[in-house]
Amino acid sequence: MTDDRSAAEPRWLTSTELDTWMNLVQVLMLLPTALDRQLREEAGIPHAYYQILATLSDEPGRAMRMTHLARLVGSTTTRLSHAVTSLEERGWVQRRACPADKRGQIAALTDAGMDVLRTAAPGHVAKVRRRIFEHLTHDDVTLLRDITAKIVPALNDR
Amino acid sequence: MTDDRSAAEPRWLTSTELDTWMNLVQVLMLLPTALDRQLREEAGIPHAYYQILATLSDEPGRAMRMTHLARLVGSTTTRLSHAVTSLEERGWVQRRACPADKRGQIAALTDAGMDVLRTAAPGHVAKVRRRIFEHLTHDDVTLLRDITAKIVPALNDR
DNA sequence: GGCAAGTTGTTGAAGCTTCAAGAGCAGCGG
DNA sequence: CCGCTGCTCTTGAAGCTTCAACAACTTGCC
Repeated sequence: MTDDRSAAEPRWLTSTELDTWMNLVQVLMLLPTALDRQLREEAGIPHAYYQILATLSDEPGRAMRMTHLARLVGSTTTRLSHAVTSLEERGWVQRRACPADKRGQIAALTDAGMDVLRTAAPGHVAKVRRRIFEHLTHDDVTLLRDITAKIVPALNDR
Repeated sequence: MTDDRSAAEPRWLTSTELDTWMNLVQVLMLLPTALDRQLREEAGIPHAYYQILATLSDEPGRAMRMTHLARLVGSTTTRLSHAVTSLEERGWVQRRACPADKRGQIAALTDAGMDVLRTAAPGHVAKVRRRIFEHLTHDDVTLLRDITAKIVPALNDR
């Protein structure tokens, strides 16, 4: 254990950090599963797909460049490309050519997609409430907002 | 919008809750990807598989009933069964019959699996540090621990 | 203009996760 | 002791994500 690679001994997590990390891992494993299950029952799509529809619906014109959309939903372009293909087959999204940049593609939310979103939204919000916010005080919520705000930038670069 | 189903109007998230939720969604999308990428480069396995090895290594005897293991890593039995099959093919885990309950299976970490874990651990910890704890104060860490501790139970009871 | 380098988005294969279904065993009540 | 219900775990198919590779276009530069 002494003749390690670059560092003599890696700096392990403290006891508190480890507790925090274990809780966080549980959240990472359980929350997406819970969200996926609920949305697949109500709308037939996983949470990542719902997020795409929701992000588009917030945009004026309900349309957005693929790369921009991918960044907003925290996805890769590959993943988004497959997802949009699937959503397009259901008639909930449409691809359009980008006039400013011929490489580009624009994903646009259709009326049918908007309907699906409106139908699924109440149940989704209720689930988020029941899983998260029901168990937190108002102070907890603002603290969690501030703490996660510090982490997200570090996840984005690279 | 007034003649909805059961409730007249769903209770939407407040502005603060929405900000918190958006940050949390970003974490849910980006963190697993970052962990997976690092571990797949260093050990050839996704984070969920690493978690299985790590959990087994903490257990006296380095072995555990499947259902118990699934609960600890926040997984389903189906998922775990496939994962153990894959880990077994690499020689890092072995299945054993459970003497007390003939339905049961026990997953045991092999020496080779322990080696992989020891090799991958320093890089993994470094990544967790760089992605999370480097950006938080000690108070942040304890607060995050306490807040996540309130959420995890709500995620467990389906 | 023309070339090199970087950006944008897609494709197919491989891997992981989920769902539905089922086989086998445990525990309990009659 | 028999049968019912529930628990444990597995299997195969379908769906989603990732990786590597690539085509098409833009930008910067000579």
